[in-house]
Amino acid sequence: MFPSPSGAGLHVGHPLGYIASDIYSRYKRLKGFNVLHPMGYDAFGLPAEQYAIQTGQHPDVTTKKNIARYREQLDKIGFCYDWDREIRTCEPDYYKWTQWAFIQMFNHYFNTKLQKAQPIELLINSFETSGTEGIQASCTEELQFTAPEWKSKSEKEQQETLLNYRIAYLADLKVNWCTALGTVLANDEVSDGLSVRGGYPVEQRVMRQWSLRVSAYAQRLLDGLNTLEWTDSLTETQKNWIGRSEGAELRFDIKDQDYNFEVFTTRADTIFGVTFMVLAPESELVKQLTIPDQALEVENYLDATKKRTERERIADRRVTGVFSGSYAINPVSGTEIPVWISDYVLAGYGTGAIMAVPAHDSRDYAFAKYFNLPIIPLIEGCDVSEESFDAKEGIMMNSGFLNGWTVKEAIQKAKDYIAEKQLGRLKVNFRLRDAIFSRQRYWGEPFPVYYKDEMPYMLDESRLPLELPVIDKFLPTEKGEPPLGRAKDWHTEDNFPLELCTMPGFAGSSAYYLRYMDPQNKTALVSAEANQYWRNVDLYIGGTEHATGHLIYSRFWNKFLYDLGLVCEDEPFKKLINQGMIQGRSNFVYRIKDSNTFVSLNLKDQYDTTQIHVDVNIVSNDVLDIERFKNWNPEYKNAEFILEDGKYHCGWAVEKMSKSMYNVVNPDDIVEKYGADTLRLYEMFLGPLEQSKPWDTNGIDGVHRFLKRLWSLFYKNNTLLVNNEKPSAEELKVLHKTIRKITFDIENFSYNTSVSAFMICVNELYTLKCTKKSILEPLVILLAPFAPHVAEELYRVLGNNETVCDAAFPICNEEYLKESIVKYPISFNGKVRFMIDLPADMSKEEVEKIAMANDQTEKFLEGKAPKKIIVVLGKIVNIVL
RNA sequence: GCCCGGAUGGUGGAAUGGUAGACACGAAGGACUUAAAAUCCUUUGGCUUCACGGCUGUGCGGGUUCAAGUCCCGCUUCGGGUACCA
Repeated sequence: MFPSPSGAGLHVGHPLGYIASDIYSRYKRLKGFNVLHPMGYDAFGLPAEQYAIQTGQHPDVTTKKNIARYREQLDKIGFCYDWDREIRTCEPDYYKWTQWAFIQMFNHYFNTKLQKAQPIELLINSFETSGTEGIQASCTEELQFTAPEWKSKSEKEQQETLLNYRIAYLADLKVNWCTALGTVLANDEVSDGLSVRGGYPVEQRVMRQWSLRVSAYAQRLLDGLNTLEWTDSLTETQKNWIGRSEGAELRFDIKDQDYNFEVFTTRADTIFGVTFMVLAPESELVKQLTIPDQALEVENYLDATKKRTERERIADRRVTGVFSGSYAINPVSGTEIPVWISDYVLAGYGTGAIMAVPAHDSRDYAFAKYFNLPIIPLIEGCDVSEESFDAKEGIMMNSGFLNGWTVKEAIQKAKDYIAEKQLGRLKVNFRLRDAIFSRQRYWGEPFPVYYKDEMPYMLDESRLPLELPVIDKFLPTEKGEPPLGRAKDWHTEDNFPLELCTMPGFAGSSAYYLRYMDPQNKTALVSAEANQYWRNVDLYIGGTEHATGHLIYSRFWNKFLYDLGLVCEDEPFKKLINQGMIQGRSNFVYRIKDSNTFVSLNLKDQYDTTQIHVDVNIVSNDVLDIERFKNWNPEYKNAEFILEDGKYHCGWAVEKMSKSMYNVVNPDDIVEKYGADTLRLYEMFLGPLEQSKPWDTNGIDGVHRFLKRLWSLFYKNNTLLVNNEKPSAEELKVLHKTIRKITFDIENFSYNTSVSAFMICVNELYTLKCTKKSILEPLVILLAPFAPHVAEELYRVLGNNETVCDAAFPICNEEYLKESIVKYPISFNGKVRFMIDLPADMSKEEVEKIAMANDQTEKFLEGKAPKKIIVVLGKIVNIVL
């Protein structure tokens, strides 16, 4: 577990996953495993810094305060964390290793043939002997130079060239710039053109920024998903985010110019239907292909596009574009096709240029309709008069040598043709982008980087950690530099300036699980011994919000360390469970307009009312505590009420849990009122772990009663009832049935049904008036992972001097569960009519015979002869009429 | 638009293709109590019947099966992810 400690503290939704993993940890320990169950804090990041800007307090101070508050709240719930392993990303001892990993990434490149990271020296050697000839390296831009050319480059030029290949690299990139936050953001930190944190507008800007070459690992990140025990929806989300698509890169010549450019397409089969080409406005080709006559119009278009933010472009789907004046030549059919410029083509994907096939692509279709460009249908029988036909099915027509083939066959034929005639090359494209790694902020890891002649160099590892400097204000400098620009002496001993940006939030959270294995290690992130012992995370419980961020970065980071031989597992998280979100359940009161009179829920329709949120903590089972309501807000001091049966019933709705909805429930309050065990059990009892559900404190009495009833098996009027009598067969059956159910449920993370099983067990033992130690002791051990406090107490009461945590988990003995009698439901045409008790070992034939001979059978046969009789041994009898 | 995941009483939910609604909340009635709280007991999907019982019922429409909440096909609807990815 690795939460970001916020100032608001924990609400009742946060501990859900923690409780689930605590139960599993305690269970595994009882089963004899050495369990690593740690807790730490993802403590760097924007919220702490925003708060610091507002209050002037150092983020380190508020972060420490928040962590202390979290710890206090966590301790109340009774987690079995190994606090000796606690880590915090903002501690120099920890972020030393974040900086260290960055240095390694700078010093490596990705070999595409071996599909792994290799030292950059190997690449330099290649350059020295044969230039770029035959190198297979992931890069920002395809470069070509010879060995002599390389050698003739200056130091600065060589360094600049190497950045093109390094896994951690500095480059001029189009980045997501958020003015309000004053920083760039990674793709997963932007949604709908707004920052995920804060919801501020984000615009595209070209800036020189640090990036991690995550895209190099795209194929491995995709392949690795097959080896993981993750949910289908999560692997699906990652697959989409990685976005692998197979296609071809096709070369188009320009008419009357000695120039050509490439486009990427997955539909090579539609080459005969290309009626225009489109360039992204940001594409470098625009300058090249715009003819003088069109220059003014193109310029105007580019200006207009630049002014629109990403968000405006998304919100407004108007078709826009401008003709460049140039014509491309279709490499297969030889036709001349106009080249347009439009912002529906993205510069960042493929080559930033497309071949448009309006008949079979809805975006191209919209564009063609708007600008009156020709639409050529290529599939027999398709109707493109109203919309494009995007499906990859049907028989080809209007397509020369592809005519008569199915689309799937035609795609392959066209690709073969392209490869054979060398019109382009087959290519796999990924949607996954490199991760922008610079943040123009203070509260993050400083880069271990200094600049010499404007080129970045890494600090020597012996200089790590490079600690965050003290600054006077957490704002950009007057010159617009990041906050670190305010630091005094922010340079090396040789006076080279240090990097002013800091690392993003995901830097520190990408390898934290490795540090848990060996948290005090001074010489390595994790020792080989510790890593080989613990390997990777067996069970990871977290929310789906990490699907495209943290869970991609961590996997990338881990794979990189794996390539370097520093960790022994290729994937960091073996099994992953997404706990559902706990939503808020809000309550409402209804005020009659222009009055201070409130009317109960079912009478509100008789009046003209306004719905007002009311604090859920002064409502119980949707009934308002009127006295507390009056004191809740001075405005309601003299409020009057129209009641139903003497009560004020509130309305309710499921909403986000937030302060403004007055529906936040604090775990501390629940613990105060009912105890930690009740909170733990109730959180689990609410429903399946993976499912989202509203928090509704109604119902918590049920689990609390269960605990009291359990207690009553041990004590009556403070007198201990437990004895050493021999258990009856029935009592043993109740116990072992429960052992079997609980074991199965824990292994399957079905904790809500475990709680029911405990209730059933205690109810049955209560009915049997069972006070026998031989039954109650295993039950207490069984319950210990769920309700550790009461279990510990009762375990001691039973005469044990050791902690219940060191007990052995009970094992189900099937012998006690064998039934001698089976209740057979007798059904007619699938409808159950009556039951008969029969010996469990009775044969099919005998069961059938007795069922048919039964008095009641005759009645339900209605004089007919049965067509068929189905006997499922131990289950059911069905008589078909 | 595309991709996932849901839909079961008044509520949260349970059910390896085999008695739908376990368990719990709430509600109603009762016991104990001067009273309340706590505790205990009974009832509680709907319709129908004095009753025994009967009919009906897992979002909707089809299908497979001796048997479907569960499997298949087609919809409706709610949540989540993603969004000009060529």
